[in-house]
Amino acid sequence: MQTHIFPKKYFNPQDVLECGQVFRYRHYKKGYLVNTLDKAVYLYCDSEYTYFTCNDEDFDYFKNYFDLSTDYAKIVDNSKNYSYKIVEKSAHCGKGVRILKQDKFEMIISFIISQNNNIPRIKGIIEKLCMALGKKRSFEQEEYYSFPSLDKLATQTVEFYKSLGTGYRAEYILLTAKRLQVEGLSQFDGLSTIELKNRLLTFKGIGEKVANCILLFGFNRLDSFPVDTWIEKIYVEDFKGLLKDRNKISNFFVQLFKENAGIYQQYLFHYKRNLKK
DNA sequence: GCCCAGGCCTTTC
DNA sequence: GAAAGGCATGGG
Repeated sequence: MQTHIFPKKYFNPQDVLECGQVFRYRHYKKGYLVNTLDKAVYLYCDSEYTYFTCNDEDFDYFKNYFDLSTDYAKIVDNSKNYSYKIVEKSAHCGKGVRILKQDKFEMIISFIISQNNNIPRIKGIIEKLCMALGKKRSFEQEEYYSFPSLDKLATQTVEFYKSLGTGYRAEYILLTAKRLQVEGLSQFDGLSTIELKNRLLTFKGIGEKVANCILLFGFNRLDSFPVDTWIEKIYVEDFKGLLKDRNKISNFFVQLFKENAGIYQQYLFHYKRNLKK
């Protein structure tokens, strides 16, 4: 086991995990146990520092996963240059957020499940999926299940996915897994953000919003700006926007925030959701 | 019972 | 191309 130490200011476990980008985490000891693919990491903090502990062979994976080479201080500081007050407020409120570099396939399936659904339910469905089809693993004394392989997902039935509570999304999951099994994941290599989005949109069950989430969280395309019901509320209430079309609202924000649009999106989303609690 | 949740697809105009 | 309706499920 190795432990990495990082200043907490721009790497806060609660901010990172509870901003809707990741679904496989739970409270554990002094912090959280986070799972991705077949791996596990223990993430916790004190008043000054954030620590993550994992198996030695996974150490480089998680250094990349937590995006530790990006300077978020600069991005938070830049938030003061926008005329909308909520930008600076939300960035400072959620400055511990980082955009995780998560697995592409896991993100595709997870965000198909996410549509018209709430975060606690999404977490529950993915947990059930992993328990049903993943491999049992352990981290320290704690048991967890890996995210199922593509082949495993592609050989299930629609009824199986319905039994997890996915509802009408069951067909989308199965069709997507089957297509990816045939076509392979390498079809996503070497594409520009626009090309990649258009490719994702050809999958049944992936629309604009889900595609943008996959681009942002699975492909680290920070010039993506997902617009869901929360962002739409922010757009109307805090930006006094008049556009109705979510695609146009997304374009408005990308033009405003440019290459770091996705990071500001997370600050805003995190801020608005935490107000409601 | 109602409304809502990190929406998308199909049909219709 | 825009607008409307349908869709599964569970929490509040």
